[in-house]
Amino acid sequence: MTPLLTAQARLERYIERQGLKQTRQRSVILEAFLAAGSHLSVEEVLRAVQAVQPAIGAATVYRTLKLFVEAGLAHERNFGDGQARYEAAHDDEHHDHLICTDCHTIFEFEEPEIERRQAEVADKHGIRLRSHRHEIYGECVERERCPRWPRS
Amino acid sequence: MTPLLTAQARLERYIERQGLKQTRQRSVILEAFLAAGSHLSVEEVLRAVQAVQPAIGAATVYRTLKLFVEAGLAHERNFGDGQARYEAAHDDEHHDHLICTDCHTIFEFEEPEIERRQAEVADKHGIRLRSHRHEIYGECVERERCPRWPRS
DNA sequence: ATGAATGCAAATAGTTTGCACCTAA
DNA sequence: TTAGGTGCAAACTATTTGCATTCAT
Repeated sequence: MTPLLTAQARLERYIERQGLKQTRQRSVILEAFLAAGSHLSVEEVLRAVQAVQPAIGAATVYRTLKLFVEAGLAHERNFGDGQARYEAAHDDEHHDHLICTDCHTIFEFEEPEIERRQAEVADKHGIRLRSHRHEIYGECVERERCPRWPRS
Repeated sequence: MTPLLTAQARLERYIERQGLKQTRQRSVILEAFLAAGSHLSVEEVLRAVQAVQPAIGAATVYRTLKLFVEAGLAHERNFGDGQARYEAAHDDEHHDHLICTDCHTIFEFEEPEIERRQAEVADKHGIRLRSHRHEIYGECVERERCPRWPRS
């Protein structure tokens, strides 16, 4: 389960291969990003980053998160609330999402049969499958267990 | 296959029930929206509308498309290009989307087994399924058939 | 008459970009 | 030394909102 290379090492490798430069900001942002949780908005990452290095600006965080995606270290998600969310990539693992529209809890799921049918569909339409997005929206059945259901 | 009520009639019924008002704009926008195609951006709808009634403003189109969604006449889609797209609702029909990332062609698909598994997943997590989004991205296998593959 | 709808312009939110300065290689 | 990176502020894009005016009921 332990990756062959740490995320920091994978970032370094990518940066080197692309002829880019290693910077303090990039490593700080990666560390904060990995530590802060999952499905984070840019704003959330920015907050975590600035807790450590207040001088790091929002533009850098935007640029760096995109770099992480290119480097295969993160995935960008869009759950329809108008802001991008980022999630650390765990190699070889794939999952889709289930979102409670009341409390915004995000569950992850994996359903090989769905993946298989999906591949068939792409095939049938003459499309080379590159990626997909599959999200299920609903509400927690037991509201008592749902931490943030609407108050009113 | 012919709906029991025309879209215009369904809109009128919704407007009446909600105590809203019938306006020339709403009926013009609905007509243009239905005639102009599918998976249209607001800008595209606006163009179609203004071809008929140049005085109708963008804000009205935004507001009216949301009204159509509330009335069950349209679906809002988000294919990750940062702008909402609208599609006429055909009652009782449901489909998901397959998008060519080169030519932006949008195919529709329906896969009951996927729907079924999806319902199971929601169940398993204690979520009452309300809606979902399932999109498959890839490129046309035969570029010659793909009307807009990148030139460079 | 009166409350809703419209059209405009201004405001917003998230994100991107231009540019002068900084820094890793 | 010198390309690439950073931080700030300004620009951008899609969308929403405030408000005076118009219109359906």
